[in-house]
Amino acid sequence: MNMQFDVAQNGALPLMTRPCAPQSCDQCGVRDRAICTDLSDPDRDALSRIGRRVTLHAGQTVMWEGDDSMVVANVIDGTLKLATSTGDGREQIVGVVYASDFIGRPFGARTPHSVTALTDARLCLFPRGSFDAFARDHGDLQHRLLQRTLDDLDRTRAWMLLLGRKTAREKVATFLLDMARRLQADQAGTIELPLSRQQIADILGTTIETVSRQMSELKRQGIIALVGRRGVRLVDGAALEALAEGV
Amino acid sequence: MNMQFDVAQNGALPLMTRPCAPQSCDQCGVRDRAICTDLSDPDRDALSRIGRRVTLHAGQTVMWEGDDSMVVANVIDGTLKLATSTGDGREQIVGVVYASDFIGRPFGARTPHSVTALTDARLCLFPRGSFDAFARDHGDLQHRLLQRTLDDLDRTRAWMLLLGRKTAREKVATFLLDMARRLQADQAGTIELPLSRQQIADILGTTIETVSRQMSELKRQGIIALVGRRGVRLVDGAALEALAEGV
DNA sequence: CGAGGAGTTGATCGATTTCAAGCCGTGTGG
DNA sequence: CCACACGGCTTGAAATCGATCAACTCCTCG
Repeated sequence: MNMQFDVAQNGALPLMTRPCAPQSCDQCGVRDRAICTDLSDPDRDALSRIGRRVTLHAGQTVMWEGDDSMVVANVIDGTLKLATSTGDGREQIVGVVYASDFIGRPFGARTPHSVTALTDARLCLFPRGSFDAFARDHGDLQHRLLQRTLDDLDRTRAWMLLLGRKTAREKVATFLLDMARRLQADQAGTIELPLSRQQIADILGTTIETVSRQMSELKRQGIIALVGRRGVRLVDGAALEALAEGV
Repeated sequence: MNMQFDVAQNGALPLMTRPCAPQSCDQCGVRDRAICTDLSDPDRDALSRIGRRVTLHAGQTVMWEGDDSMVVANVIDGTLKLATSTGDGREQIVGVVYASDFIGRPFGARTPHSVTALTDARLCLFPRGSFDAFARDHGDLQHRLLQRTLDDLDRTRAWMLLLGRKTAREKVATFLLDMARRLQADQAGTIELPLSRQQIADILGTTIETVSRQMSELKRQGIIALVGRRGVRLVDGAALEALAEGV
């Protein structure tokens, strides 16, 4: 098991103090995909005034497991991980979020997992109380949040099958396909993983060595090709699909 | 891994054809806990008219993984499991639901997991389309559904840590504490598990033999006592808590 | 009271973890 | 511009936990 402690790479998070250039929703890159999409212009302005734009560096943690739920946010840009740990430091990544996703625990007192930037990232951050109040008054926002939460739950439950019942080979195959779906591959079919081997292991509930071995074996079989440290080309997608479900 | 195929114990489910004695919400046992709680009397009546009361026998499956999402329901009484399987029949239970819980996939085309009664059960069943429409018009209902879905997601993510990172011992200890929390123990501290060893194994992502061995070992250490097949007395709760988190 | 399914226990096997080098490529400093 | 050092990754060998295979026991229900 992973006994490596991911020491937070920041002390007091400068989120609260750093003044951010105010920016309108008009130029927002996730304007048409985030949960605020359907809001009327005045409503979106009102929500925008509640929130602040915030920049994170790779490795920074925005929320810690068990902390009071103080903020929620839209991800404007970048990739972040959601994780929980056992008392002795074994970590399980319980979600990876991308641009336009929503993070934090609305309508609840505790943040049940930590949120850490994997790449540099930008957030549109809201104090939870204000967001909750706003959402209560805006059924369409709440509806989109519900939709998203239901989708998250479906995805999370599907992942439980992987964690509980799949072999290492199946786990890695499933992971690669899942990543290919989210980060759409370039013309050559190559994806650039936003995760280290350790983080992949923490997603799959296995070890770094096992991930590495399975990747090497898939390469040996000509099913994938490895391009540098983080690049993977899915050569034989059908074979991967077959492996992902136990044959 | 569990290669045992759980053959559905029913052919065509007689849900749709069996006429149920109409029953008002007044006598409903979960009236003050289900998602419909906060509705005004006329609203609740309107919702009630959309739904039907349905009785299930232990072993009956209400929804199958991958099927079109046709119905959603409140659980009035009984215990049900939510499960997914790999192509070759390995099963992972992704949730256990009790009286007052909500089942099914609103606002989505597919049911992502099967729902099967573990005990005899009673449901308050709604056609999905009608329920969705009703929920859209009733922000308070939608809010409760959101609350519940967020809680489910938190619980599910916590379970990922168990599946991905905990040892067999820790899994069983965590499971017993979780069950004790839900089924509040009687005066002697004894709980009656609503699950067979196989089902426990399917929840914990392990095998029946491992569950049995870990239970026996906990008994030998005087941490629990086994009472018949399904009874467990938590003798030393603190020790269990310690085991549940890796020491 | 007896049968059969559920659960327990034992023995063995094997996949994955753990421990231990070694490699590679990336960035830095001479 | 090249050497080198560090971190991330790969690979190998040994150890281990849990799975599998196989009896056997014990409830529970007819």
